[in-house]
This record gives sequence, C-alpha cells and structure tokens, in this order.
Amino acid sequence: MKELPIIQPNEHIDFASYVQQFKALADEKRLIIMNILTRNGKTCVCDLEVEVNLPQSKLSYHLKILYKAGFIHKETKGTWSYYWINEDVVNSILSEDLCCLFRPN
Amino acid sequence: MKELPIIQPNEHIDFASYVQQFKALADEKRLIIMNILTRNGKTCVCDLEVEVNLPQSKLSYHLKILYKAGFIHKETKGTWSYYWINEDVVNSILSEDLCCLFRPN
DNA sequence: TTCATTCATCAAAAAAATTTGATTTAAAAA
DNA sequence: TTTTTAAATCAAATTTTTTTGATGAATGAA
Repeated sequence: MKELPIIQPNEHIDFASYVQQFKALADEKRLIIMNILTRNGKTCVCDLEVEVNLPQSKLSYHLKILYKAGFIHKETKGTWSYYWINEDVVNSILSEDLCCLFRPN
Repeated sequence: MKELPIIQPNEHIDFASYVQQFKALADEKRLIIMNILTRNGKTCVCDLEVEVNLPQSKLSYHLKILYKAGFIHKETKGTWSYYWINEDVVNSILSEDLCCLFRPN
C-alpha cells in the first residue's frame, strides 16, 4: 500500500530546471552567443571565439552553462567542437516574439 | 548633416533589457512569486508573505526585481500594496508552453 | 496626537557567479 | 615520436547577487 506524499502548508512546485534555464539566459555574453548561433547555425568554438570576441576559457565556461541548460547541442569532430541551437528546448521556453534573436523560428 | 554610427568589428546588439528580464526570472523565489501571481491574480504583499513564506524585506527585494524587469504591475491603496502579472510583457518573453505556470494564458 | 500596521529601504555580511591565466586533455600534423 | 592545435578544466581573485536585521516612511485607527 502506497503512502500519499505529505504536502506541507507552503510547499511549492520544484522550479529548479526553470531556474537553471533562466540563469543560463541571464547574462549578456551568453545572449550574444545564443544570437550568433541563432543567426549562423552550427558553429565551431574557434569561429565563435572570433565572433563573440571572448578569450577561449571564458567562452568555454559560458558554452557549458548554455549546454547544461539544454539550449544548445554539441558535437566534437577531431579537435574541433561545434555548437548549435536546440530548437525544441528554446521554443519551449522562449516566446515566438523572440524569433530570430534567440530562437531560429 | 547626420553622422552615420561607427560600427566596430565585433559590436553586438544591446541585450541589456533582455538580460534584466532573464535575471529577474533566474531565481527560485521569484519564480514561486510569479507562479502564485499567475494562479491567484492581484495579491497584496501581506498575503504573498504568507503564501511564499518569506520574511517581508526579502519579499520586497524580490518583488522590486520583478517589477523593474516589467513582469508585474503594482498598485498601492492606503498601507497595502498589490501586485499582479503584466501579461503583455510576460507573453512577449515566455513561451505559451509556460501557460499557467508563469503566464496566465 | 499617539500608536499600530504595511511595506520600502539601507548597510553589512554571506553566498553565488564570473573572470583570469595556467594547466591538461585529446586529436591531428610533421 | 614530437609538435601543434582546439578546447576543457582548474584554483584563486574578483564581482555580483542575496540575505539579514534594523530603520524609516506613509497611512489609518484610537
């Protein structure tokens, strides 16, 4: 026989994954990255480095945050890494009004 | 005769207001507030205090961040303050998939 | 007027996120 | 093999955000 979960008076839904996603977008450098990937499609880190004008370790740091939040895909080929927008995830969070800025459609 | 703006090689669009908006959503307490206002409509601070279970100064701090980002309206009547969702702003940022969680429709 | 209530604000402390520069890893080229 | 290149990771320093508890402002009631 299953126990019913005990609901405390002020317990709330768990928004942890939404927090992680909004945090990922809450930084100008990461929005610039999202914008470039939205406009350019799949791009390798070395090209991004030039476009966003960020030192490599900083760019890596920010890409990881976007990746962990699910907003971008990643593929490695040899020594190159390519990143591109995960449209499903982006569309599930962002308004279509943001089309072409941070989401491709 | 007007000067054309000088565009630097790696200048980017200014995303400052988007950053402010995503920052406002990038906190669990503030998402809980958004969720309550989405479900309950216009609510006074004293009632919110009970619902979100936050000390008054903390709640004030978080409401101000949501307010400055444009996500909520505010009205003061006597000593009471009421807050409610600014649907236009919320809808311009958040996907309709988030209906009923952080946007009312 | 005095008192109580609601809410905003403040400054200091604490916690979390970002930057920085160096190092490491892995793959490809010489 | 050795060297080079691309990218990830790391620890320390810095910056930003949040928390905390106290104080202040404004309103209305006694």
